[in-house]
Amino acid sequence: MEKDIIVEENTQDEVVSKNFIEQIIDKDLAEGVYDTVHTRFPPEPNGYLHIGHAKSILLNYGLAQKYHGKFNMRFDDTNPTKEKIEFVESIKKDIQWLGADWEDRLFFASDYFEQMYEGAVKLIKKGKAYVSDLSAEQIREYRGTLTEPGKEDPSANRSVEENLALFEAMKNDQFGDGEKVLRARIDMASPNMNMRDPVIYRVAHIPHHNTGDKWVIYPMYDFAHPIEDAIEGITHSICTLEFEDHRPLYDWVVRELEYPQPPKQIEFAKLYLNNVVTGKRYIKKLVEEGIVDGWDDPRLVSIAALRRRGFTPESIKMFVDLCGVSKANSTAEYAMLEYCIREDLKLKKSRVMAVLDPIKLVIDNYPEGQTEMLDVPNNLENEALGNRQVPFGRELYINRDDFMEEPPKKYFRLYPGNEVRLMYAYFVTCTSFVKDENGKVVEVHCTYDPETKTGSGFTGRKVKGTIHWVPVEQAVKAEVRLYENIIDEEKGVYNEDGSLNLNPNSITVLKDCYLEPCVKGSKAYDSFQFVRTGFFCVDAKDSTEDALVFNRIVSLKSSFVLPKKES
RNA sequence: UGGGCUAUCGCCAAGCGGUAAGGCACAGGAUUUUGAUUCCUGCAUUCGCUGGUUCGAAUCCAGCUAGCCCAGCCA
Repeated sequence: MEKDIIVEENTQDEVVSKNFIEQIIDKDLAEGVYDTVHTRFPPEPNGYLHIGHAKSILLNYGLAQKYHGKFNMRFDDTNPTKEKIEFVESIKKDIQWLGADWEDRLFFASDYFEQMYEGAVKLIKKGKAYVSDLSAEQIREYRGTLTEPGKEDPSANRSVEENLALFEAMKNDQFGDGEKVLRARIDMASPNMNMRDPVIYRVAHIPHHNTGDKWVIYPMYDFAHPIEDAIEGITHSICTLEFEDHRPLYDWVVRELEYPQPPKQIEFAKLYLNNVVTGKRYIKKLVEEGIVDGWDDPRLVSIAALRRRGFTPESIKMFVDLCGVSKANSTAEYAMLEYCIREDLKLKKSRVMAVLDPIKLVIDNYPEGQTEMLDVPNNLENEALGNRQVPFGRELYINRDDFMEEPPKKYFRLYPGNEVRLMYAYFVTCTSFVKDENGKVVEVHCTYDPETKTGSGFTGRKVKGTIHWVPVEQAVKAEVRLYENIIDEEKGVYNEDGSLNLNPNSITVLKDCYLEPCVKGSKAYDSFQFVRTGFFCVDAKDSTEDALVFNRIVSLKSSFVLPKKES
């Protein structure tokens, strides 16, 4: 009895609502404010990138792609006191790994120092900037407070000529650090602190990683950034919320310098992750104290750490997309990131057997010395991954928690008298077990039923449990590192004194793990699903061909909780 | 209480005057050679609060409240 069902073939993808930035861009494009989209990611090379930066990178790159525009990579290196060349290298590597392609558009703010200098001169000539004699401390005093207006700088009324001469003298190394600054003349009484004659150039006698000692004056962010954007033809200059108050200044610079098609600054909320450490000083301390083994320790959330842990660029993109873009400050849960990596690896990776806490299983009725090769699919949900051969024999390793002498209710793994399936192999019934002098189970014995071999079509009876195993003789021994959050989630990230609430069990190193022979020869970053356990990745730092080391990327979800042991 | 911004489910987040999308998490159930996956099902009579406008408000207006940002010669 078949009904005629008219199925509306929904060729259209589900309606995905646009975020507020896309809405702004749509409007700009429709109104002809811009006829193209050009974005950029402008980090200062003063540290390593972390998951929060990934949002900005992927947002900017994604927007450029979506609107068939361009994406620039730009180092905002206007302050040589904080910047290092090693960071530009690590940042480039991380961005490339994430897949954001700047093509041939790799820029440095420092490449524009000449133009910025000219811009400053232009401002002086317009009477919109002056050289100040005030010390840093005096400038702070003159600035006023949040509730009181500032006072005019005594230098504010110098002539254009004098300002020009003084600014040139600044440039020509006539002054020491802090002796003179160039200030924009805007409004000392503005309720917006950024508009109270902001400093736009300062003197600093420090070699710059890019320009060496060519310059002794350096532009400030608020002056430099709009110029950088304008020079590069950026249309939408996307930054984080804390710069909202700077937008009037950004617009002021771009207006006073009379750029024909001024870029537009748009601010969005940063991505925060729950219970993670991102603070530089905290990570530095963890490294110094040897609690983590570097900025790329797999328990950290720097891009390098995530990469080493086994996260993929795809999973991070998925995560960032899932989090969305808005102006509301928010903190995402780590569970969302875990969902993304499981989702990404689920169909892509081979599912292999790995015994992390081994106990020997002997099949008493299996011929001694016999080995048979079993044909096993690499991923039951993705045939394209093909098959592999797994040796099977009389002696196997199984996981310690897959056997119990006295099982609780609803335990359907191995226990005396119970029959389970050895994955991809045979049904096996537990007959006995051996304890050592301490009462610890060291060996389990069973018998197998040859009729039940996988692929034989046996349907005689069913079994509730399936456990995985590894052949003793051919097993590959490896080290496996299990990670948990480095923060004690119960207590939150910080103690009252500001120190970190560390989880003492954030890493568990298992030295005697036995894996299927197929993992032999695995290289750094290779990853697998260890069946019934989780996703694991070859550690890029410590793994060698002869001594494999795996990191647990993420465990599999589990609704099974082993009841507490009665002693 | 000077200015700026934000407030919709435990966590994200759509919504843009026509009567609360979606995802994560969680909880049930089905299927299962991973206690996984997959598949169903459930999960905001209510949108920070209080008033107002309107036939109709999460959406408009007013007033509150709470949170975040700003007093670097950092970015």
